[in-house]
Amino acid sequence: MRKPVRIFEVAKEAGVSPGTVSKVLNGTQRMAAATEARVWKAVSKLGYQANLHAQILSTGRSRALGIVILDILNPHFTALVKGSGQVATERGYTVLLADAEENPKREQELIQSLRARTDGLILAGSRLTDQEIACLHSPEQPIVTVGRRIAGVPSVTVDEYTASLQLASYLVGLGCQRILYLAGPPFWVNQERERGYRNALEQAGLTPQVLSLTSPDLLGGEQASALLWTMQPFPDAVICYNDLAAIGLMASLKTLGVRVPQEVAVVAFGNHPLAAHLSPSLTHMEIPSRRLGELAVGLLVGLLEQPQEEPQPVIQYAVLRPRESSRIG
Amino acid sequence: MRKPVRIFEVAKEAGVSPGTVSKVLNGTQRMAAATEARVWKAVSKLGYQANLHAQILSTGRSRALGIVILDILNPHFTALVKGSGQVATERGYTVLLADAEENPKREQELIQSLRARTDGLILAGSRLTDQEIACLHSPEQPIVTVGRRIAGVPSVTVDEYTASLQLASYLVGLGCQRILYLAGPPFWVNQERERGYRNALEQAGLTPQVLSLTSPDLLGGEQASALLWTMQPFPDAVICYNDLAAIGLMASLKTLGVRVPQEVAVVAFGNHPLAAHLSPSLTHMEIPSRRLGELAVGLLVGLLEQPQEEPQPVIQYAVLRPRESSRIG
DNA sequence: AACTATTTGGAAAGCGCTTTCTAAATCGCT
DNA sequence: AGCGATTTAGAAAGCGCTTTCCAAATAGTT
Repeated sequence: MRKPVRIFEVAKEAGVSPGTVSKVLNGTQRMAAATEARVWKAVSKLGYQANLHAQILSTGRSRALGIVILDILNPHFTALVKGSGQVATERGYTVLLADAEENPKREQELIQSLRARTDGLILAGSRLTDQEIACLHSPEQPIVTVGRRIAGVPSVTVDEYTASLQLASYLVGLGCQRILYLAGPPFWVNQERERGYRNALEQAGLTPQVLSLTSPDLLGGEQASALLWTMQPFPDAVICYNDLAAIGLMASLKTLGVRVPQEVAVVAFGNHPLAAHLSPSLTHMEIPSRRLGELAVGLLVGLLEQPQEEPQPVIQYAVLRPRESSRIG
Repeated sequence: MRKPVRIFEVAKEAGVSPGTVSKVLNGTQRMAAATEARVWKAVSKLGYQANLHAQILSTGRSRALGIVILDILNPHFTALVKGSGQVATERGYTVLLADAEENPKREQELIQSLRARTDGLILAGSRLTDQEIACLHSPEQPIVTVGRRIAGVPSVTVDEYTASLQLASYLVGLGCQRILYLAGPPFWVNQERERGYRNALEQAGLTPQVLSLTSPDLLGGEQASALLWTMQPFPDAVICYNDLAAIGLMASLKTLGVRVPQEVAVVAFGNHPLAAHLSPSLTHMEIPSRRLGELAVGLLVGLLEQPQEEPQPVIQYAVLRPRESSRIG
């Protein structure tokens, strides 16, 4: 059991004071070249590694960022994490990740825990109230939300309204008459998507029809098929809140003997890596999840390093990827 | 900008010393009921939250666990994380997650970073050498590996050899004659799977044939189809290192006009959530990823709390899930 | 009532690093 | 050679909490 080396021992080895070692290591103050050399030599000889917590306690900064995601099984969030990691590394930060498991109580705990360990937090897919999130944000411990717009809180979002308008219009263009929207949880993203959907349908003179998913995942999609089944008349197109739900729905429809897209087209929002590999492959509005992660980190680091600047909300756009699940006529 | 409350101010408010507050909060030493009440009252009045880093610096323990996973886009690892989170919470630990992005250099950095922040680490799908990992393990900072058996390092693994033997035997039983194994990276898991595969084929009097995936993911699977294409004679079954590769392969075969399972059966190891939703649905040896995460945390916490005990390697078993991709004859 | 055992709570020494402040040493000029 | 300007490096005061040790107060016992 070798005890970790402390700065004191390095100082001794190099024949200088601990303060000097600290300054050399952090480049805080120039020292004579000879002194610096002795310090570096001692450091590598003893294999010195500064105690992180002492450092943080002393400086008040951890050079770590926290990300709390709604559900690690959802590819949207994992792609987002992928994007965040790279940018964070470039900017000299470590990313600490936590999975809220779609549970607000757990989310609160994780936020507390990560907050104590990091300089700032990214909330992707939060289930907290706007109030709760707004309270958390402060210049010293900034919060960046992804997929949620809250007054006073910096955010990175997709223009969901336009994306949804475009997706619904696409279906209208294909000649669909009875377009159903399978809604997700009642947060910002869903509100925007629903609004875009309704507007598109009204513009086309069609009647919006909204059903709520029991959950925004495979299971929710599977369960939705039961609801669809009872609908009279049967819809000729379904827009799903996310691609997980669409995949569940399509699987379930197949067992019910309903053919996609011949009897009903199925489209969704998302960027599931298998969307193109399914049969039928899935038409979706591609959400740039990875890019959202990159931008969120960029924004957060900006807030940490230029605290004075008022950040503008960052907005990205989704791209329509037509595939077989909407290949009609 | 409200400065966080310090223990000193709580002490003042309650009319006691900081040491007393600490003891009450941590239940380290019994105090008179009246005193405890005053302390609790002061704490909630001021909204006191102990500074984590001061605490860690002082006690030397962080009550956090680190998990480094190979690739957050791979469902095997995300399921594993899901399992770990719950158990960790039960045992009073926070999980800090990091994604190595299949990059050994990055993995090393993340390990260093997490090591400094946690009491112990779980390495799931490491790309480091046995040497490197063995060096990291110590009673004070234990390491638990998942999917890797290294002398002296506690581990949680699946009996991959038996799983592979069983999977290959299943194909033999179906009458397959030319069974190809698409190998993953040359680490423990793949070695065991390849060994099981070879043994099963030799027992059946068949000739093993192994090709290596360029990467153990969708892309690797897609690229493998090109290799298959040139094979003479064409295999009648392919065992893929993981289900991601199988999915990529099947998609690619479809575009080449090769029918699965009629012309070639495709099976894999894994527990991809969509395995049953694809068409054809994918036969695999189901790896209990989530359970591995639960067990790894259990093992690690055990090591932290009963340092004297010598841990036994934990072994789990895979389950065969026959589906359409091997529905022959 | 006297004396020992037990509670109760404070003082203070860390934990390991950073950073300010200052003194000593060196340098550049005239 | 002498003086101010600049380097160079150490001393020491934190950062905020825990924990050991010890004294005072209280309870228990004969």
